[in-house]
Amino acid sequence: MFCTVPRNHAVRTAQAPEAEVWRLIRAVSHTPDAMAACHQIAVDSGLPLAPLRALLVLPLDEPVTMRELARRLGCDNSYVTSLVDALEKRGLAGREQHPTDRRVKVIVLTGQGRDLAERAQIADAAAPAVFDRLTEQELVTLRDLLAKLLP
Amino acid sequence: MFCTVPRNHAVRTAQAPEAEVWRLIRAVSHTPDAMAACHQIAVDSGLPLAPLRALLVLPLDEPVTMRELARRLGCDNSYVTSLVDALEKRGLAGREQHPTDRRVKVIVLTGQGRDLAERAQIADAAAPAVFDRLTEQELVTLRDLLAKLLP
DNA sequence: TATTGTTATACTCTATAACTATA
DNA sequence: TATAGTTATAGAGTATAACAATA
Repeated sequence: MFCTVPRNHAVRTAQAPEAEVWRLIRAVSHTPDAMAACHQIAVDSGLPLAPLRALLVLPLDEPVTMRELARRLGCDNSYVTSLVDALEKRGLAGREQHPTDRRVKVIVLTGQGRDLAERAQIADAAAPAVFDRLTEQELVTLRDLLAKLLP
Repeated sequence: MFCTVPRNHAVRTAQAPEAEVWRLIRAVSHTPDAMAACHQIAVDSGLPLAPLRALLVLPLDEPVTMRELARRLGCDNSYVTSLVDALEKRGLAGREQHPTDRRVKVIVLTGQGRDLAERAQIADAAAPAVFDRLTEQELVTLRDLLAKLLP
């Protein structure tokens, strides 16, 4: 056996207050509303989700190397090749030589690519409508509590 | 154009308090810690993540139809076939005829399948260690605020 | 005629390994 | 020798359409 959690622990864990909070956090972050905006952009633009996610982490005004994009996405270098291929095929980005190191290529957004990236980044960062239910004070409280959970 | 969000809205949105809370919620729910336990179970058991996720939504003691599993996973019926195939191949579940409707098949966990499902469900529900940083009172406050964001 | 599940097929996402060009 | 990117390939995840059996 590879797990030493004792039997009948499930119910206790689920009732523990932090487990309940954890459940709520995941429920909120998976609200259908949550990813709807980006999915809509993917559908409207005809761009698959993976290259669209690349646009989400690409800075709008400063070109970035292939390797840096791989780092930001936490994926393999070879995969970035296919992501940028997809962007290039649709006229959203291009590759340019690095000025000093000729092994390196930098990804440059086209005007169209920049526009789409900006829209996607805005849509992605926007909070779902349910957040209107909280007062300004409640939002501050929530923010401070959540901040304690991060490094 | 398919998006009417005005230019230069990005910064305002990102600074809006609810956008900040939204960012934090997603950051917390994506802590590496979060899915680590389930991933470990997947690696240890040799079961790919997709069928393991099926085990997460399968009730431990009450059999469920193929269709109902598709509903719970929010996926197509045909895909459930391959998920249950994967479970069956590893001796974790079997198919049985529905007693009254012979079109329907019910998924029955084996003893081994039930054990694995229980361990996976416990691991999945457990809050990451960072939650220890909050007091009992803070957890209650957090719970109540988050609950307001759900229907 | 409508519904349950299966099969065949195809597309997206992603990694590994081998390779090329450059450093 | 090490690093950046590409190519070839393969496997996981998932959907669509056509189909068989049953209702």
